Amino acid sequence: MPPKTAGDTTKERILDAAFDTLVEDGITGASARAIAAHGEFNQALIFYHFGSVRDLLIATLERSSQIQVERYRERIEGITDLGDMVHVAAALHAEDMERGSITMVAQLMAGAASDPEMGEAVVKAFQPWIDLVERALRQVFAGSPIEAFLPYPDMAYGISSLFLGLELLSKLDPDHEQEERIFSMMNMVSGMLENVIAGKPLLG
Amino acid sequence: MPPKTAGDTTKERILDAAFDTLVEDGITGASARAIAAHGEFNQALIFYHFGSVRDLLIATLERSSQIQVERYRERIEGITDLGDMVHVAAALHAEDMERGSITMVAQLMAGAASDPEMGEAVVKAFQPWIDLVERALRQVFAGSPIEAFLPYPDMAYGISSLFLGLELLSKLDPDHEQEERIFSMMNMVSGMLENVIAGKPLLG
DNA sequence: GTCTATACAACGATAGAC
DNA sequence: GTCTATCGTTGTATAGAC
Repeated sequence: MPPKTAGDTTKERILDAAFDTLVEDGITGASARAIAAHGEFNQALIFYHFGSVRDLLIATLERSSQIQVERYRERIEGITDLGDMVHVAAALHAEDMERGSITMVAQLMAGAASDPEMGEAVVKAFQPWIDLVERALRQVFAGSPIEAFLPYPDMAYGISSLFLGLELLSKLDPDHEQEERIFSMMNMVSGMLENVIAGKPLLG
Repeated sequence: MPPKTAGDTTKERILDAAFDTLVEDGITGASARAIAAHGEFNQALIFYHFGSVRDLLIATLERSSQIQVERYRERIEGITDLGDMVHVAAALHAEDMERGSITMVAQLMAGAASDPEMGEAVVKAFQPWIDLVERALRQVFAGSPIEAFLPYPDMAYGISSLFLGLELLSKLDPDHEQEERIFSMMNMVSGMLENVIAGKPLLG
């Protein structure tokens, strides 16, 4: 399920096919031939429209990241309660497991190990995700007594890493059973945190 | 820097070369030819000793995981203070960024997207890492008032994911500057947590 | 802009000499 | 057990017809 906007033009068909291939078969399976077969178009079109496979993958990453970050940003808008935010984060993570936008990022990150130019592109495309998390954190802790003491950028970097690893790991878990438990745990932690911030005892 | 035990036999030389190649060039760069060039031996030896490239990579994963988990387990032995544990975790993460054992796991996880058999092997090899984290958590919270209420397996799964993502992401950060800030943040959090557990106010 | 055909490199893997 | 040589496949990429 690619980030469908209007897969009308050929360029968009190619981008969608590249996205699907990347999510389903990973970076090692994302060859020009495989992508073309996936989208049922001619292999040569990739090189005509994007110059090289790598440039196509980078374009796919940039498009998908932009669309998805904007999408997720809308979803967290106005949420100021920590528990609610965890709830939304869980929902977004579950959706993303289906859609695959983070999976794609993880795959390209792995692929960037042998390709510095790709590495640069991935770093650049991932920054908006980190910024999104930072925005969520600031919303949630606004007005809290510890608001001014929190290292938001570092927290955002850490939480982004968590989701990245979670998605990489969850893909291997055939019956995504661990994920739900992760979020029920995060729920518990957020509850405890809210207690503590409010000056109440840890449990209760 | 592979997990050197005694790289004497040919099989071990091949395993070391596969490890190095995987860490330096990632899954997309880990071809039979590249591995052979890296270890300065004949390409055909890989197939004689391991049958296929994939089976070599799986053998590399299994060996490295066993050695490194045991190594790290020794390092966390006897640590019961949360702050100390964070300190050790930071040191181990820094070491691992040099050595690459988690990087290798992340790379094979990415590669497993197009290879279910590889996926199975990776899941199996990663479990000891999760168990290691769980052990660390139980040590640290033993005797604490919240000891009985913590979902250790879920926490271990989450923290393992965090390190996985952190290593994937940090590899792209040319001047590993973010990592240190992550751990100073974790230090802060562990300090706050210790306060709270002890019934003291959050900051202080 | 899209197709067929093809060049050429790198890949996994094997045969057979040593 | 290790080497050279090689086969067949798949990869990226291009030329040229349409």
